[in-house]
Amino acid sequence: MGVSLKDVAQRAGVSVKTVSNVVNNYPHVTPHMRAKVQQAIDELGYRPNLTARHLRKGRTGIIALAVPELGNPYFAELAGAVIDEAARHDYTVLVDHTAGLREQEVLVSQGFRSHVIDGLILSPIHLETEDLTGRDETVPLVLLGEREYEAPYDHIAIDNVAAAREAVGHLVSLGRRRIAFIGSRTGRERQPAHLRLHGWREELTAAGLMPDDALVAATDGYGRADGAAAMAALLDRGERPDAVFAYNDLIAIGAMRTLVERGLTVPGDVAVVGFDDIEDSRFAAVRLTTIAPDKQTIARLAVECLLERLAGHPAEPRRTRPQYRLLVRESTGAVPAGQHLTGRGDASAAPG
Amino acid sequence: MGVSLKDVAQRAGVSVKTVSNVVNNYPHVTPHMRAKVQQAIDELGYRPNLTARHLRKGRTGIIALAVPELGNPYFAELAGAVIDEAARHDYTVLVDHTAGLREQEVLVSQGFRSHVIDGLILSPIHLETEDLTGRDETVPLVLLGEREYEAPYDHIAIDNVAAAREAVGHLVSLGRRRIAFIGSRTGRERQPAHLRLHGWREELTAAGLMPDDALVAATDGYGRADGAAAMAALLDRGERPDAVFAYNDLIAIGAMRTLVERGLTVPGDVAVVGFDDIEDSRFAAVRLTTIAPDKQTIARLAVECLLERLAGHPAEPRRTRPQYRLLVRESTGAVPAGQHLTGRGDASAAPG
DNA sequence: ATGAAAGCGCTAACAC
DNA sequence: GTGTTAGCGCTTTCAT
Repeated sequence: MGVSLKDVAQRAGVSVKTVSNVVNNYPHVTPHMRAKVQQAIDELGYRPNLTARHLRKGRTGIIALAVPELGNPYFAELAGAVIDEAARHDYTVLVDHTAGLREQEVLVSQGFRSHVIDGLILSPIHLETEDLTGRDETVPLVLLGEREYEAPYDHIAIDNVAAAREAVGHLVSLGRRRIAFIGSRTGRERQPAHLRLHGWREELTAAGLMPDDALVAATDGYGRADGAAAMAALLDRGERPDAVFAYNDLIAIGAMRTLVERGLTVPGDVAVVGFDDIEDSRFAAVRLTTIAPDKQTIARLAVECLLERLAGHPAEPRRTRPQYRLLVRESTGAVPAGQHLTGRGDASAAPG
Repeated sequence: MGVSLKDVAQRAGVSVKTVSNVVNNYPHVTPHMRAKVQQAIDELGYRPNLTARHLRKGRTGIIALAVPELGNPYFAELAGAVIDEAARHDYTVLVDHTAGLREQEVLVSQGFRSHVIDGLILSPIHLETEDLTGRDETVPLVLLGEREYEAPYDHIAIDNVAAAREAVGHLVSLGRRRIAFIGSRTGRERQPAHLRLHGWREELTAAGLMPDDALVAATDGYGRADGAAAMAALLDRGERPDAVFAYNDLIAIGAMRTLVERGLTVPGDVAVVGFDDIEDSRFAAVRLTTIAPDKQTIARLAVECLLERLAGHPAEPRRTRPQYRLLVRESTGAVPAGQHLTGRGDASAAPG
C-alpha cells in the first residue's frame, strides 16, 4: 500500500512525531531536522492518509450539499458556487439530490452518511418542521430556500414575499390586471410555494386588484414541462391572463413555450416574470424578466455559517436574507437597447 | 462523542466482534444474539463510523466526479445520473469542477484528495496525454468525453466523429450547402473539438462539398454567450451559412439567439444542429435538433468501470462507446405533429 | 526540540 | 458461534 508516516520516520532516522510535526508545519522544528525529513518525504513520495487523520481528529473536511435536482440550472449553478466557496476554505463538497421528496430529505437531514461529513447544507422542498426534531446535533445543518421551519437551524433565503411582491408590482406598473401565478403545488396540505404565492396575493390586494384563485395554476413539479402543462391547463379552462408570475424560471420558460404555441405573444398578449435568473433565461428567444437571488452570496453565507458552527461558535441560529434584484428583460416589454449580444447587460430595479 | 461498537457491546453484554458481525450482516449469528445486539443498537442509537471502517478497509465509499462546469446543463444532468448510479452501488459522489482548465484537470487527475476517494471519473477538456503519466495508480481513473488519450485508462465516449457526420449528413440531406461549424477553440495547438470538427470535414467531403474554413467559427468557451458571439462574428465577416452545426447545445442556443436578432429565421434561413440534448433544447422557442448521447448509459458505464477496477479486475483499459441518437426537431425544419406540449416526443433517426 | 506510546472506531485473524 | 486482540495511519499527551 501507500507510504506511511512510519516509513518516512524510519528513512529519515527520526521518530514518527517529528515527521508529523514537519507535515503539519509545527513551528518548533529545527531547520536541519525539517530538511532531513522533507527529503525522506520527497524520496518516498509520502502523502498523508486523510482518512486516518480524520478518524483521529473527528473531522473529514467534507461537507454535503443536498439540493432537489441538479437538472434544475438554479441548483446546478448554486452547487457550483458552493463548491468554489468550500474549496476556498479547503473543504470538499459531496453533492446529493433529493428529487424534492420528503422521504429523501428526511434521510439526508437525519444524517444519512453523517460520519463522512462535517456539515450539511440542505435545500428542502417538502421537508416539514417535525422531520427536523431529534436530529444528530453533532452534524451542523444549514437550511436554504423558501421553506420556513420552526427549528433551531441557520436559514439562508432571500425575502421571498418581498421579491414576489416586487415581481408582481412590476407587472401591475405595466398596466397588467389579470396576473396569474403558476407553480403552486397540487394537492398538498402545506404549500412549498407559500411565500411567493403570498407575495402575489399581497401585492395584488395592495394594488386594489382582487387575487383571483382561478388564476393560480398548480404544477406537479418545477420543470419546463410542468410550466408548459400548467399554462396550457390554465388557457384550456378559459382563463386569459395578461401576465404570468411563475414560481421559477423553468416554469416560466415552459409557460412561454405554450403561449407561443397557442399563438399568443410575449410580452404583447402576456407578460411573464420568472424567479431564479438561470442562464437559460438570458438567452431565451424572448428574454425572461426575473428575480435574481444573489447565488454567490447565498453560497458564501451557507459555507461560512457551517464553518462557524464547526468551529464551535455557539451563537443563536441565524436567519439571513441575501440580496436579490428584479432584472427587467424582454418578457415584460422593457427592452433596453444594446444588450442583445452579450446576455449580460441587465436592467436592474430596486435591490432587495 | 458518538456511540461506538464498544458501547453497544457493553450494553448488550457481548463482545465487539459480535456487534460487528450483526452490523455487517455476518451470516453465522444466532437469532437470539442478533436480536439482543440489535436492541442495544436501537437503544443507543448507534451508527457505524464510516471513517474508521474505511481506515481499516482502505476504502472510503466515495468516488469523485470532475466535470468542467456544473453550470453547463449537460454536465449537471450527467452528474445527476452519476450520483444516482453510484448510490445504486452504495457509493457517494464528490463533485468537483475544473472550469475546463488544464491546470485544474491535472491537479484532479494527479490525485489531489486521493486519500479520500476510491476512484475518479474525469471529463477533461484541455488535459493532455503527458499530464496523465506518473499518476498515483492506486486511485483508478475513468475518462469521459471527446478527448482521446494515449494512456492506459478506461475511456467512455460516444463515437464523436460518427455522430458529427450524422448531424452534418442530416443538414446535407435537407439541401443545405454552406454548413458552418461553431465551437472550435481559439488559438490552441491542440483542438478539443477535434473529433466533431473532423466529422464535419469528412461528411462534407463525402457529400462532395468543400469544407470551407471560413465557415469554422472559434469560441473562447462553451456557453451560450460564446455561441452568440461566434455567430455574430461569422455574420459580421460577411459569411452567410445556410446551416450551423454547433459543438454543443449551449453554443447552438446562443447562435440561434443571434440569428433571430439579425432578422434571420431558423430553420428557414439557417438550420441549426446542436450536440448534447440538454433539456433547454427541448423548450427553446425553436426546438433544437441535436445529437443525444445516452447520458444514463454513460453514467452507468463510468461507475461500473470504476467499481470493476476497484474490485481488482485487471483487464485491459477499455474504450467504450455508448449509444447516441440524432433527435430531429424544429431547428432543422422537421416538425413532427403533436409533440408541442410535452417536450418529450422526439423524432429519432439512426442510432449510433 | 524530539521521542514513546496511547488510542480514534473499526475489521479480521485467530483462538476457544 | 463468539470472544480476544492486533493493527489501519494518524495526532497527541506526556516524558525527556
